[in-house]
Amino acid sequence: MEKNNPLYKNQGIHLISSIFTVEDGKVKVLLIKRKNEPFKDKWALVGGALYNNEEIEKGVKREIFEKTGIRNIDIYFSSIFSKIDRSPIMRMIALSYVGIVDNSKMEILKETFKTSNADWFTIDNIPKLAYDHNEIFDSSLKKLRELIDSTDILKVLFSGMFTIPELQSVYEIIYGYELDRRNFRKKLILSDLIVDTNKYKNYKGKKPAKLYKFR
Amino acid sequence: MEKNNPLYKNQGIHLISSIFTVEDGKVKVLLIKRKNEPFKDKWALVGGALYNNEEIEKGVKREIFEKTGIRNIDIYFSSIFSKIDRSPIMRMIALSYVGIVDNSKMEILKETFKTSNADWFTIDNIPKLAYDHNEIFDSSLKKLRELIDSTDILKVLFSGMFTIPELQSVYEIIYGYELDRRNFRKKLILSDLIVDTNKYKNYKGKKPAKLYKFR
DNA sequence: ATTAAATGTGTATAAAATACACAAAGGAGG
DNA sequence: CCTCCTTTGTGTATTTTATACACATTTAAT
Repeated sequence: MEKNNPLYKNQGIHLISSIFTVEDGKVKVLLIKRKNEPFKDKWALVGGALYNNEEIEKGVKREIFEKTGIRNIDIYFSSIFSKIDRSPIMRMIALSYVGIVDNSKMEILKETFKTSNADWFTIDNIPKLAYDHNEIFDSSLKKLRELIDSTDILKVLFSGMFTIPELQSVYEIIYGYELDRRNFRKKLILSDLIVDTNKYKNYKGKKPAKLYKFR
Repeated sequence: MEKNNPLYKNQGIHLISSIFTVEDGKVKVLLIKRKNEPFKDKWALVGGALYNNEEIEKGVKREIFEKTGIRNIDIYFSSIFSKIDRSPIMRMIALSYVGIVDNSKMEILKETFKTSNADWFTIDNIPKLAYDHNEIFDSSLKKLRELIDSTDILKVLFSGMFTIPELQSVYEIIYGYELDRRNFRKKLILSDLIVDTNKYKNYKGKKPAKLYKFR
């Protein structure tokens, strides 16, 4: 029955990832400039179509690796997009994912990206994207807000040392509002998630900040 | 490119709903006995395949209506299933949904079901199901636990009058553990979500219980 | 009248979230 | 060297929320 029903033939599944990182205190997302039609030369989120012989999470990671060289990325399901004409070629639904990348790998990735057409964009400065990717990005950013409290994506985003104000700033960017400095610090330290490294980060003209790392 | 790539041709999308209701203080799910191969005569969750010309939520509701006669149902996305051989006919991924049905419609539905092969099963007594539907059901039951606090599904499940112990019992079934009677009542009344109807429900040999309704 | 089973009620404690102000460190500039 | 500016670092009081806990009341059955 399924095989012969023309009502659901030639459907495909896009796997679209919003890959986030933090650099210089800014939350950034990875975009790729398309080399082919449709939407040639437009910026787009990372993704492609699921293959028949692979499960979805494997497909998401395969696409990320093929398009960016990134391996072993943490991914989280975000949302579904199914407008009938969201792809101009054939019926494609999209499953969107959030990916989180270790900031310590940023330099390596930047070298890789020079030879491809990929770049990091701060999240308040996203260009017009291919397909419905602006809509997908918006929903993934909302998802990121939920993930920050329910998962340990912060451990990935801050894999090295960090100051508490740096961490707070990222929280504030992702939440979209400001937090009380004393309460933020208190909660974080009482949570027992971070360790004092006894090192300091020096700013120009400001009091040095203690460096912490995740336990 | 998309159209000609054999790697993702002939994929289809199952839309599978776990439809819950509460009857006689029990949480129940709706199952349908399949009339056709594959899995002929097996019980299954409600669902079918997405059509090319419809969006996903519309497809979920269409399948529910076609298979059960239920209209205007509240649905919530639950999870994705993509094992390669989950359907024996062709590559089908499944998107699973939770549906909630007003208990006041139970009698009407039961009449409808007499002519088809559908029935309500208490959630601790689910038979072996077609496809991977047991796995899908388990994950939807987990999802139900999240939905009970973050949405107003209780208003749908208890569209008429109810006693506080009745409501508590459903919480306990869905949560899987017991709650303190006084604290439950206090929180519910302070929440201002329910209204005292000044009526009572009589049990045999027990103190009558006050009937409330949602505001 | 007694018993069994379930409802209905209040207070005390613990835990978590929120509000809030001032001193200290370092660099810039006179 | 002194002052100014910016940012870090710190403690306590209050409010809100969650948790723990025991006994009287109502009805039907015997």
